[in-house]
Amino acid sequence: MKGFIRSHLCGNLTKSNVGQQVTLNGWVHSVRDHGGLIFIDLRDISGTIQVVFNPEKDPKAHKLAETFRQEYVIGVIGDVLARTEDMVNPKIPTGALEVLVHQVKLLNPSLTPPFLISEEVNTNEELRFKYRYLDLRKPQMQNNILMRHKISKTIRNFLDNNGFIDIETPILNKSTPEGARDFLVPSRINQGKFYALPQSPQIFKQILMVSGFDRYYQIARCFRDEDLRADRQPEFTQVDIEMSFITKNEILTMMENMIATILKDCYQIEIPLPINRMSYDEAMSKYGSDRPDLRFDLPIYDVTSAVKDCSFQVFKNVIESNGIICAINAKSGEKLSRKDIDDLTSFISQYGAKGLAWMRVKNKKLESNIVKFFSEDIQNRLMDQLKTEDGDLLLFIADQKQVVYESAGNLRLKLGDMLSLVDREKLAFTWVVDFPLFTYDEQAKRYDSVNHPFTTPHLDQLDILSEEPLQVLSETYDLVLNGTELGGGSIRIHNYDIQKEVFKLLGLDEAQAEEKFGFLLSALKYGAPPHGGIAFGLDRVVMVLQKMTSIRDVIAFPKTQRGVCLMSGAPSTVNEEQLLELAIQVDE
RNA sequence: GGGGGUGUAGUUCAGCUGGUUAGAACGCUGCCCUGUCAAGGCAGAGGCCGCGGGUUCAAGUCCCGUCACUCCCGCCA
Repeated sequence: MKGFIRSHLCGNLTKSNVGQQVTLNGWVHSVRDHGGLIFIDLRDISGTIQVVFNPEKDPKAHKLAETFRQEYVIGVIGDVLARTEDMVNPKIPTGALEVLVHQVKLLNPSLTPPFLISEEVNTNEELRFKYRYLDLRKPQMQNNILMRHKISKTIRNFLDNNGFIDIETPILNKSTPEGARDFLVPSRINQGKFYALPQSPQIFKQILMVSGFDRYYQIARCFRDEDLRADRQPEFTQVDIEMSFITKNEILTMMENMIATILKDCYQIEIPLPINRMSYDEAMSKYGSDRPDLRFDLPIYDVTSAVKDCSFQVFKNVIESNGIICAINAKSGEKLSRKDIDDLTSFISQYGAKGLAWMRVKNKKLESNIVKFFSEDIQNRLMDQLKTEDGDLLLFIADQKQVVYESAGNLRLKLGDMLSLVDREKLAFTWVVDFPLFTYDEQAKRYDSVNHPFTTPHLDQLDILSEEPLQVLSETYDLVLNGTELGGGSIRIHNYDIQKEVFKLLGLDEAQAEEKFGFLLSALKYGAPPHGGIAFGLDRVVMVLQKMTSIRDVIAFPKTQRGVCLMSGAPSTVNEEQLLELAIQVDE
């Protein structure tokens, strides 16, 4: 490095540097060797700049530059020149400048990389993960990681400005069998016992409210040993937030201000506030999802009453068994072929739907192999309710409510994609509120929390909590952006008796509740303040804002779908002594 | 645990109803080239067609198994 300590970053050079001598360090992004002149795009964290080697200016530097290959690390000393008008490269920010080199040093050569460090070709993820250090050199990946940093910095600043205190909570925790599968860590000092990695700091942040910290936040790593998805990794990051002496409205307002600040500071986008709120009930019945993608309309219509007198046996049977019939009007769906409809049918079958009925709208009339089972009166009512126009395609799903919502919701997304209804530039936010407190688990014959067991029921429904728990709504809220749940939270139970009652409905008797959550129950008895909070999935926030389709692209070192790190090789076997110390035996 | 997709040169891909020497582009190597910017021109090297079995006169292609990556269902309070 001697004599080549950098004075500037490549991408930061501007017109104001013209005429100056600069020292740059970086990677050789591309070489254009004209035999005489050699042009090299030199890349560092800030971007690229063209550096020029002219044999007439310095034959020694030019000679060395002839040996440079992609990804060599070099240092150059040269003069910043303004390019003449006809030589400006409008594709890069520094395209009006170049550096004429008069001294150069090879700092480190490189093997030929296994793939190009450019965005032009998508490389197979297997190779990208194996050479993640090279993958992360790609400008898009660097931008993702950089924006992730900016977003979390903005969040920290915002929360700090609003009186939130960053407090760390334990990574080594007690395992609780509820919820996701725990990652376990064996205890050497207490052989045969295990810690669990946190699924979220939920209980600790509530305890911190009892301790009087008033406003807490943590950008916390969380762990869940479940199967992976494009938006799910075994370890992920939550922006974990909790506030005391607070109402739902205050939290929502605070959080939408935080989101608006992120968009303003990191993306220079102003979003209108307040963010629209939608009940869980509306989200499910209209969009078939608790995280509706509102970038396009295409609502689901319940046509059960319109078709109740038809003679179509499939519909009649469903109505008799208390199911419902929903329809989607695929606007201008005439471009969908029979094969497309067949594909959609098998698509929704994975959500449990048994079939997909369809009708085309032509000359203000319905056409299909089943219209004969629908009287003219019913057909008119359908066309009226679904606001049909010629060229529309009506798609019907009949089944039990849950199945219909889930299939129709996913069908809606699929159609939005097939009919190109999604505006990729749009940011469609909504709060989804008033989730039910419980669902009923038919198999286990007990109630389950929809959110978690510490969520408070609507206080004006306390009188029916014990008798009609399924009717009770909770003080919950999820923030949804473009069909992705960015985060969710609730007002918590701060009253010992209500918490005990909820545990009871969940099938935990007093002894079990005491064993699992005794410390929380106990804390509630010592003056717990009313409190509530929320947690955002930072990975998902960054993914959606960066317009990525996988959180792997916003995590520096992610794992594959089988939970493997292809770079380091984790997980791996361990040696016999390690196991002996832990008193652990591995079955072959 | 289940369903779908992919696996061919360093990379991204093509390779038809099985057929003789498996192609292209980029990258790589060498030569030419003083204004390119994904530089250009010429020449060249580079393949256990993921792996293992099977069918066949003949398999990249068909069948069975297996592995890896990926999307989804289950799972994720």
